[in-house]
Amino acid sequence: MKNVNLKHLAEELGLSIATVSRALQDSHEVSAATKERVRALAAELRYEPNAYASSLRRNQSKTIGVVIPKVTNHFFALAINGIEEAARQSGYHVLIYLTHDDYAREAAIIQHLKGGRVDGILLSVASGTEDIAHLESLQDANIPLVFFDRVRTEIATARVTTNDYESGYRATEHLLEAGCQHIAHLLISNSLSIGHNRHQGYLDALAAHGRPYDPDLVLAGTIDNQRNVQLIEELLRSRPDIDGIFASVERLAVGTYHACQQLGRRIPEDIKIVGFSNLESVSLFDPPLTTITQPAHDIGYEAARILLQAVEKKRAVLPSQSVVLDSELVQRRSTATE
Amino acid sequence: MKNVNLKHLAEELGLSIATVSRALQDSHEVSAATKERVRALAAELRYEPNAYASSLRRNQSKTIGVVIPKVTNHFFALAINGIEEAARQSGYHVLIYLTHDDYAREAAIIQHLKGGRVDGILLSVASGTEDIAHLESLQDANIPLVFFDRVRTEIATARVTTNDYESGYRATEHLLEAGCQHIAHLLISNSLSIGHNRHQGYLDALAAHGRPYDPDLVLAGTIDNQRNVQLIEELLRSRPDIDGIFASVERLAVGTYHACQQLGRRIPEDIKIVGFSNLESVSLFDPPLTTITQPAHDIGYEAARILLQAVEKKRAVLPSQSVVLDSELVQRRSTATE
DNA sequence: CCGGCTATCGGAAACGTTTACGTAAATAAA
DNA sequence: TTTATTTACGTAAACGTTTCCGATAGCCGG
Repeated sequence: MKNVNLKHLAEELGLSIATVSRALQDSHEVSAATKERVRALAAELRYEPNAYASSLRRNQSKTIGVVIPKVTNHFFALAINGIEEAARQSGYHVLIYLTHDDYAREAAIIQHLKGGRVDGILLSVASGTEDIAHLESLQDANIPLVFFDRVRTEIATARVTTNDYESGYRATEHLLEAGCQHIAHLLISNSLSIGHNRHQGYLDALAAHGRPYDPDLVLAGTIDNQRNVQLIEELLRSRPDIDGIFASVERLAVGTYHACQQLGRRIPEDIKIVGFSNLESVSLFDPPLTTITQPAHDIGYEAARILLQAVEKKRAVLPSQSVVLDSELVQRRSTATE
Repeated sequence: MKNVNLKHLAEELGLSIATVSRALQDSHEVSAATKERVRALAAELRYEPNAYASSLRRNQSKTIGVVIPKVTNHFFALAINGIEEAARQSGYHVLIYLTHDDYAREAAIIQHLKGGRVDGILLSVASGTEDIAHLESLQDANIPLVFFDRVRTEIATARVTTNDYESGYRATEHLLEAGCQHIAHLLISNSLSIGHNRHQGYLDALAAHGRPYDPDLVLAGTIDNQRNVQLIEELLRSRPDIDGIFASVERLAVGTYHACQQLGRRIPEDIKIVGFSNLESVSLFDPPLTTITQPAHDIGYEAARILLQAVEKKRAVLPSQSVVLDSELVQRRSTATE
C-alpha cells in the first residue's frame, strides 16, 4: 500500500490539492461541508501528512534537539522526561544527541543541527568544552538555544539551572553543623558552571564559619569512575584528617562509598557525606545518603517551555535570563551525628 | 546571516546547482578540480544541507524513532546509550518518544510516525498495550520495526531480548538453593512478554525442585510505586511464611526493600531478595542486592544495528527472528545464607 | 572524416506541502 | 440596476534537494 498524500485525496474527492490542504488545517477559506468530506476521507485512508514536505515548505520542523553529555546520568533521564512532556504538549518532537562529554562531538552535533533539522536546541554543555564559537554561530543560523543545568554565561540566552551556589553552601554548612572539621570537595571540571558555582558555595561556607581553605582537599574527578575511586582512596589515605565530604555530583558520591568500603572507613562515624543525587534509591544505601536533590524534571520542563515559546514566536535570539529552581537538601543517615 | 544553500554555492562558483550537489556527494560525474573548488567554498561558508529537502527528495530521513515506556528506568537509559551509539556510527538520528506505559499514547505515536518522519522504529511496548493493530499497519507503511526487551511475538519481525525465562529460572533456583521455602514473585503486567517469560521460569524452577506453586505468592505491580509498596506490605503481612522474593523488575525490588524496612523484616536473615536491576549502585544498598543484570546497552545497540541494516537495504519487513543476549546473576548479600 | 565513446556539466522535473494570487459566483451595499 | 464585498475554490509558485535526461566537447579507432 503506497502512501496516501494530498494529491490522492484531492483526486478522490474531485477537489484541488490546495483545498484539501486548507480543509485539513481548518482554514476559514473552505466550507464546512467540504471540510467534513475531506476529514472523513482522510480518516478513512489514514492520511498522515509528510512531515518533511511540510517542514521544508514552512521552514520549521516541529522538532527540538536535546544535546546532553549522557543519558545514564539519572538527572538527565529525569530532565528528558520533563522535556518530552513539554514538547508533547506543544506538538513537538524530541531529537536526542549525546556528547559523552566530548567537545569535538558536541561541536559536530551543533554544526549539523544548523542545517535546520531542529527549530531550537536545549543544551547541557560537555565538561570538555572550552571554545564556544560553535554555540555563537547558532544565533546566525536563527536557531534559538536554551541552556539547562550546565550553562555558559558568555552566551546571551536563557539558562535554567538549580541554585548551585546556595546548594554548595548549604551542603558544606550542613557538614560543618554536623561537626566536621576537614571537609573535602569532590567536583568535576571546574570550567563547568555547576562545578564552579558549587565550589564557590563551598568556599564561602567555610569562610563564613571561619574555617581555612585547604586546596589539597579539593579533588577534580575524571570521566572514568574506576579512576575516581582510586583518586578518592588516595586522598583519604593521604589526608586521614578528612571527616566530611561534599560530592558535587552523583557518581563521586557513589565513588566515595566504594572508597570508604575499601578503606574500612565508617559512614557517618568516621566520615560524613553529602552528595548531589537524584536517585530515589539512595535511601536504601548503607547508610542512606544525605543528598542535594535537584528538581530535574522541572528543570527540563521549564527549559523546554522557554525554548518552545521562543520558537513559536520566531524569536531566534532570546533575552539573556536565568531561571533558577531550588534544590532540596534531604538529610539522611550519612550525615547523622550519632 | 541567511542560510547558505546549493543555489548560493552554485552562483558563487559559476556552476549549476546540479553540479554542486553532485560534487558534494563525491559523484564520479564531476571533475576532481571542481569537487575541490566546491568543497572549499562549502567549508568556508559552513554549508549544511537542508535535511528536510533531502529527506523529501530521497524519501528517507536518516532518522530512527525509539518508542519506550519511560526513560527514567535505568534499563532504558542504558539501552538508549547503545542505540545512539549504533545510530551515530551509521549517520542516523534518534527521535525519542515516551509512552508512559499508556496504550493510547503508544498508538498515537506509531500512527504519527507512519507519516514518514522516521525510517524505522525501535519499540519496547507499553504494559497497557493489548491491541496490536497499530503495529501491524506499520508494515503497510513500509516502516521496519524491531522490538527490544518488551516484545510481541504476534508480529513477525526481529526481537532483541535477554533470556528472560532462564533468568527467572536462575533467580528462583538461586533462592531455593539459599534455603528459601516460600518464594513470592513480584512482576508487572503478565500480558507483557518479559513478565510472562520470567514468571514461567519461576514456575518451572519451583516444579523442578518439587515445590508447590502457590498463586497467592504472585503479585502484579502497578504503575504507582507508592501503591506497590503498600501491596508488598500487605502481602508480607498476610503471608508471614514468605522468606524469599523474586522481583522481576527494578522498582519492585526497591519497593520490597522499603516494605521490609517498614515491617522490620531483616534482609537476608528473614527474607532473601533477588531482583532485576541495572543500577550500579545496588552494591551500596543495605544489604547489597543480588541482581539479574541485563546487558542493556548491548540490547539497545544490537536492536539498532539490526534495524539500521534493514533500513539501509530497504527491507520494510524483516524476517522474524529472536536475538537473545544473556543476563547475569550477580550474587550479593541480599541472598547470603548466613 | 565520421561514428562512437567518455568525461563533465546544465536544465528541469520531481518529492509533498503551503500559500500568494486569481477567479467565479453569491451576497450585500449603493 | 450597478458596484463592492465575501465566500469558496483552483492555479501555480515556492521550499532545497536529488536525479533523469540531455548536451557539449574532446578523444580515439577506423
